[in-house]
Amino acid sequence: MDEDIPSSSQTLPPETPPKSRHHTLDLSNIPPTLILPAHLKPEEQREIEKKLTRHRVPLTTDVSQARVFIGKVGTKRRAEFELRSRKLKVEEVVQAKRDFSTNALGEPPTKRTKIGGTVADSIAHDGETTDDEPASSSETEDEFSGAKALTRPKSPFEVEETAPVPVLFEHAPHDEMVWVVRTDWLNECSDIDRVIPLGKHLVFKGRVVERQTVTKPRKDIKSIFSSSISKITPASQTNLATRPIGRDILDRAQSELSNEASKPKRKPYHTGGHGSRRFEGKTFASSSQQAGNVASQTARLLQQMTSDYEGEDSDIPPPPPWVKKRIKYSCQRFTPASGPNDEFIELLKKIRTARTLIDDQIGVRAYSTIIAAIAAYPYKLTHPREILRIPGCEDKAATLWVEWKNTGKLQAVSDFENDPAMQVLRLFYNIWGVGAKTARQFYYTHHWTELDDLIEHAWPTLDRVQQIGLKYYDDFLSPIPRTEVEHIASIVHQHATRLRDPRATCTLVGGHRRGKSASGDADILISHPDHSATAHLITALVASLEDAGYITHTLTLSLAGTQRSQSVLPFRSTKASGGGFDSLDKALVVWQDPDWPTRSADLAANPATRNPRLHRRVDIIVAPWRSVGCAVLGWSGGTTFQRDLRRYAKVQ
DNA sequence: CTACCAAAGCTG
DNA sequence: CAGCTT
DNA sequence: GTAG
Repeated sequence: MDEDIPSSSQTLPPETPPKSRHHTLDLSNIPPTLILPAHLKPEEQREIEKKLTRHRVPLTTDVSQARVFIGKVGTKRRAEFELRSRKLKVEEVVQAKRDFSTNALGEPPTKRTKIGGTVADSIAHDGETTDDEPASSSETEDEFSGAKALTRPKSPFEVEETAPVPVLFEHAPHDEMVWVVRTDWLNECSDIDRVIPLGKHLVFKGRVVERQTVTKPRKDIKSIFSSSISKITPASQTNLATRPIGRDILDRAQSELSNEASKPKRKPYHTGGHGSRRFEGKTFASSSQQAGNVASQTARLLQQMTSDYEGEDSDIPPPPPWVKKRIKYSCQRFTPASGPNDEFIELLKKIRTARTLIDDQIGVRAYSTIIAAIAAYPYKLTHPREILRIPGCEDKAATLWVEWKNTGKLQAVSDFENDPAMQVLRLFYNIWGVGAKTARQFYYTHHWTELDDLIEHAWPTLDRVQQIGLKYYDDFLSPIPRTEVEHIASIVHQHATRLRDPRATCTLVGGHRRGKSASGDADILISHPDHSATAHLITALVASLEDAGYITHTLTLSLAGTQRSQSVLPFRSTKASGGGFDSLDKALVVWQDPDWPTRSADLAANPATRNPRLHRRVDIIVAPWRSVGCAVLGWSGGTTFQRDLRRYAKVQ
């Protein structure tokens, strides 16, 4: 799915004067229409969207509103499947003859009531609707029910103006109907610029028996998965994990993920403006200025507060030296593990996540800078001016802080957390191996909203690590207590000494080194004074821990260090300074302690007892002796720290 | 107003 | 090889 | 969103 769609005016034939666009075939009165992406190449899907938009078809992506489904659908069975997979229960309605006939031009077009009014209105306000993802659910929530309430004996969704108009989507007053139509129909209509009967292009017509309205509770995921996802590291295995789900789903899902892969190149840093147009006006998106909202109020307040204190800064603490010197690289300053402004920072991080999910990379960067800067500020903030003089922070940061200080929350964060679409995106984004892009794809092009949907429909299309990430979704999300991390580290250490000798060292890095009491994964750094002892140690370690039953899966294995250090030392002074961090061997693995307190008793009672211990994400890093210090730093600092260190090194 | 941007593994 | 993820 |  592309985030931005060209204006419909672009698609007009060159010879057509702008005004006459109203003379092109107007299908604005057909029911809300949804494109079925299955079997459509990205270009094709775009093409269809364009056409539909040009003919002013009320597009929707919301299954609960869609009545017409258009796509490359070969058979009735397929059509039913598409509907069923969208949680739509339907019963087929056999075609009456008149559906194929044309209307007898009874009343003059002008007298015709637009069905429901609201349906047409929903797009009428905007002749230039360019939304790729038309109307979000909240915008059109009630419109169609309004149309339903209108009880004209027979209320076909008539097409106005054009002479004998085929009755396209006829339905009895009280039934909710859906139609599945082949794209050919649209193409033919579009070609001759006239409405033609659906005829053979109507693949399926049905009455809605039940629509899913509330999201059902999630089943126990683990019980659904088949037992085997390959444990082997990806490099050594060519095919995917076994597929537990039936092949009827398989063939569909198979065809669906090929969507975005081969689409036209996007601009390097971000698409279009900041983020997708889909989120224009949302407070958690960029440049959302609604008059009278909290943000602008606090903006004024900020003005006031800062100017009030003009000239005297007696009650704000003296800036730390790095603030004075306007040092902009986080690596040049001391950043404590937990600072006095963490609460505020957590909120900023949420905004940053929101920006990630809406594909606003610039926003992500900007907030990362702000977060890093404030995290390094050693005092509890008391005045907006303090923020203003921190390098990397400006009006926006100060405004947010004032809002937070005054209200105890941030509107942008609340909106983000309450936004239903965002909730779905976050759900998917939390799967290890699924990034923002894929999360959006799951939701916006396939309309999956729960993990169950992925299990049922997407499973075969997920890559190996995503399958693992999904399988252990809950486990990976639960924080690892410090004691457990230490225990894991001690075992890794033990294996390291066994494989080499007792001089092997083990250091906790990452979140735990930074003093957190629990964190998402365990980062363990292994080293050894003998340089030759560290080479290939990672492979041996992983194998050993696998044998011992601790490592259940290897997500990735990176041998960058071993490879590099075998050759020349990366000591090209100035320019090569970028290397260093990543040139260490590392293994990202799934860890499960094979033992638990009542194990023998449990197994005696029931030999099939499952290991109750949670699966943990563990990163094992092997560093050659001379770079342990650097490695500790590298893995303990935040992302911005690392990035800044690279930039800093480049400049010096 | 424009530039900002880590490096490397995995998948298709 | 491009795109995505960590 | 911020810096230049």
